Amino acid sequence: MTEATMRGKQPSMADVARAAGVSAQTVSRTLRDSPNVNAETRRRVLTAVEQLRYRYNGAPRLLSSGRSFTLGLVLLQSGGYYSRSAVTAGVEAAAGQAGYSVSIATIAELDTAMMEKSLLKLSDQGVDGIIIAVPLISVTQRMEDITRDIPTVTVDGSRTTGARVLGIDQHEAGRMATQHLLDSGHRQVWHVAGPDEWIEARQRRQGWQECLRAAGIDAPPPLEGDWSPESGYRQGQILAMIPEVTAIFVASDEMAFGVIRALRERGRSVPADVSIVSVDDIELAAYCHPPLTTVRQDFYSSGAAAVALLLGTEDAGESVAQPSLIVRESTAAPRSR
Amino acid sequence: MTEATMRGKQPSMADVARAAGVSAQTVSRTLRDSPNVNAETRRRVLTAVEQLRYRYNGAPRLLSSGRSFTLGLVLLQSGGYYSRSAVTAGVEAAAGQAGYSVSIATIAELDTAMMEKSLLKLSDQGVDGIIIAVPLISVTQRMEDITRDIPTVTVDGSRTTGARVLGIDQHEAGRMATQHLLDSGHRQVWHVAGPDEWIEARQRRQGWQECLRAAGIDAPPPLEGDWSPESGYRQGQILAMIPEVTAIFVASDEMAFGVIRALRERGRSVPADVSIVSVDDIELAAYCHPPLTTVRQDFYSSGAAAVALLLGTEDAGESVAQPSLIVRESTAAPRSR
DNA sequence: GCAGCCTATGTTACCCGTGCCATTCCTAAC
DNA sequence: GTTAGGAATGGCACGGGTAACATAGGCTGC
Repeated sequence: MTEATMRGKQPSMADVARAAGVSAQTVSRTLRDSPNVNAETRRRVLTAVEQLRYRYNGAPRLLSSGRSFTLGLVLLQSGGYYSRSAVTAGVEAAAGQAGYSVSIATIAELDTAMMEKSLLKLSDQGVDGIIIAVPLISVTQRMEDITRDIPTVTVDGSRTTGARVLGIDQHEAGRMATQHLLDSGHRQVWHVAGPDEWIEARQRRQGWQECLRAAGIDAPPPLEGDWSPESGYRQGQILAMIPEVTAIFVASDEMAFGVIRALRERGRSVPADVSIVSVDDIELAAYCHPPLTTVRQDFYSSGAAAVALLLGTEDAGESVAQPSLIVRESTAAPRSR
Repeated sequence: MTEATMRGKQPSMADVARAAGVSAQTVSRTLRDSPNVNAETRRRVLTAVEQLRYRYNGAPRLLSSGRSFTLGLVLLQSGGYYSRSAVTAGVEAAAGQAGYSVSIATIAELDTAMMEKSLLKLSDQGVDGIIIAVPLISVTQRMEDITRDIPTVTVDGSRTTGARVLGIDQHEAGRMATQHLLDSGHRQVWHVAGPDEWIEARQRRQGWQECLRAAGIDAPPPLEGDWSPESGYRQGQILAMIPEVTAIFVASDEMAFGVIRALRERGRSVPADVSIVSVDDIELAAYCHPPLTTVRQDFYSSGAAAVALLLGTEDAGESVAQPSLIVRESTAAPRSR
């Protein structure tokens, strides 16, 4: 770290106060739009701020009030690019609205030690709240401690004692996708699930299973991917070898890309031979070939809702956004045999 | 904000000191692994830390050092999901390595006022450095002021007086893509560019133009998208109507998805009728139909390099990663007429 | 004309980890 | 035995914004 990285000696409120001929307190009040400041005084202060290039320093406030007006966001480094971006944007927008800034902590992979380190890091930073957008595979004592001390919301649905939970109704997403395939005339629906550590993945799988059971169908064993298109491709290669597969519910759009590619390479066309429904409705879902029938999730709103829940803006209640089915061209009636 | 959002009264070093029967200073030394601490004293202190569940508080250090150990990252809210995620991950990883945390500021659209607001917000937070991952369409006085006071790196290549610049060689990316199409036997290469405000887009376009000029070909007028697949689709519709178009260089994978869709809908097949080369190599590029021939960019490394540049870890020098051409199936020789 | 209140501003203390210096005790060297 | 040096520890001030309290005018109402 070179000295160029230092902020140098920045002017303090006291400096501004001196320049404006008032007390530091008045400067503080002016900058925070406190009501009881004379218009003329305010003008003088703002002029001084301008001249000295004063910049606010949040550390003292954190020190004395314990509030940093910063929220921490825990993300996974790889996979699910679209959803991650959208959640981040939603969080940042809602936080900004409320005067909070957002500090991110990415973890390279789902690993308890890394998770703990991230939470610790955010805790050390003094964040006022934490939004966890990855599943908690296992919760350590220290994690419990942190989430008890700092308000926490998990977006994925996993929980600690302290954390509140918010999630899109993944159950319903799985049900809708499966039902659509059954409605199209398919007798059986296969499933490429997400990693079982993710509650989202588990719920989608359960939705699929229950929908099939309700229709009196024995669910085939689900295959499991890791959200990546590559994992979808691998599972797709397996499914392509099973002649009776005519309909697949894939737990994410990105995996669906891989599944479709594998099917195509084995000469099975989508949707003529096999119908596919996935989940997310990423931007590219409408532009690939064939355009994906998929269950849309509003990640942006989820992110915003998480912040609202954290800040108590929302009157709590695990507010759950409803997913909606977007029918495009990856589904069709099964070929009559 | 409810009182539940407070961190509550956390134990301080003084509390630990009292419990261990030593001074706060000794606690501080113990926790920082200072050499001159008796083994027995250390043990007592650590026991007290454990018992009181003491957690370190960074605020006072920030207060006295004037450093926040936080870097600001400016992102665009929409579009380029993959690249944005990857840059973010790279930045966060490198920053974390160096003991810094990352605070994000997203702007909804490329707009000078929003840009200024974001920088101001980061400045108010007291970040030690700023990484700007969007183009600076116009630089205001205040933006100049901020980037002079706070070390800044732009990842896209735009500059202010203060900011240092880092970028992948986009020129070369454009050249490589175009040359590949010429090498495949095409006589002319069309171009769907990114928004002209983005230096990346401009450089890719220039690389394309120069490559054509070097081959003695008059470049056709470029079409312009906004990075979204939807904009690629619109431009693709136009290109699909021009019979002599046999090769298109598209400035991003996501737009290429749209272009291909439009071509297909008009009955023009890729790559049999039209060859496509794009830029980025997003994860899905290998799994769509046809798999995209594209120029790979290492966004993660760019993000990491930006941090290195900011922190002076790197010996400056606008370090530039070289792009590489990934040949897949969206390119072929032109159909002989 | 004075209590009562409101507005505008100033003063003081506090938050807590750490740099700096002081202090104590001990050992080694002369 | 005395001094020098080192190890272990304590005391104190500092950083800068802000809550809480104090103060000084000015205005209303009876």
